[in-house]
Amino acid sequence: MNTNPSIKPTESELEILQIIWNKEQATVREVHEELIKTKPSGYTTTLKLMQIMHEKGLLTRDESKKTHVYYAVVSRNKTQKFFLDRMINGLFGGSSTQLVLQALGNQKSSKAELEQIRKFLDDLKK
Amino acid sequence: MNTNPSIKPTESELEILQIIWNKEQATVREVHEELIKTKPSGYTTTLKLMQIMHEKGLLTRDESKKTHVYYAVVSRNKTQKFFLDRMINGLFGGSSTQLVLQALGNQKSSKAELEQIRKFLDDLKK
DNA sequence: AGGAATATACGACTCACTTCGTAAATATAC
DNA sequence: GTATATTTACGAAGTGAGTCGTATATTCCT
Repeated sequence: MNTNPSIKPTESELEILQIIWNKEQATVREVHEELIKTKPSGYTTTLKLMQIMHEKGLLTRDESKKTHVYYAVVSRNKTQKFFLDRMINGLFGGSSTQLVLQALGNQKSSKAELEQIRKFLDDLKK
Repeated sequence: MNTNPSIKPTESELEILQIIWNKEQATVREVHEELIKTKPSGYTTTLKLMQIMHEKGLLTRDESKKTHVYYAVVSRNKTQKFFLDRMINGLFGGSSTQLVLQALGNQKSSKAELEQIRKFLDDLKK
């Protein structure tokens, strides 16, 4: 097992993390049932993925029962921040503003959401 | 050569695209000189990468001279949008607002930039 | 207790990305 | 014009992600 939990998750690993983040904890079977709702794959594939994530230190697990229970080591927030920074630096020339403008322009946000952002800006002002 | 230019660029391909976007056009040598400022690599590595990008349809090139000149096929904007959408859906539960708030919170923006965002919000209101 | 179902472990295969060495073609310099 | 340098082309090796099959262990059911 790797001791450094700050490894960049891959595409597939992210999908699994999503599920575990939402459920707080999950067995391989539970994760797999969620996964196949969107994409077909074999059970042992999911198992292997999660074993590797465990080796990498992305997940911990309770092995006291036969059916292991997995937990996320990295938080959703930290992971979001990690990828956001990478994207800002890699694709937006280091300007988070540029990214924000693109994001606001691309997808429609509700009135309430826009107000939320505005309020956030007001708070930042201080 | 692939006819579909909407292929997801890899990490290395993105670095090369950055450089070409900034210069409008570039030779392998020019790209390579830029690349090695941040990461060591061999010339033929850069060459091969760009040849593959050409095959994939990410780049076009002028072969009339011995030294080929490469151009980006995909625009910076389209690529930003592509990765942004992927990130919003994959890591932020489809909420661009969540992403915006994270982005604003993470990295410091200047006063002018915050004003720019505010103005953008005002325009959206209408 | 014995058979069926379920879970883990492990190895192997494919595929794409990345890297680089070498050879051949082309331009440059003296 | 011949040697040197630069460029392209091509092939091959290394790596990691993702996929799955099979074997083994554990639990459950009647």
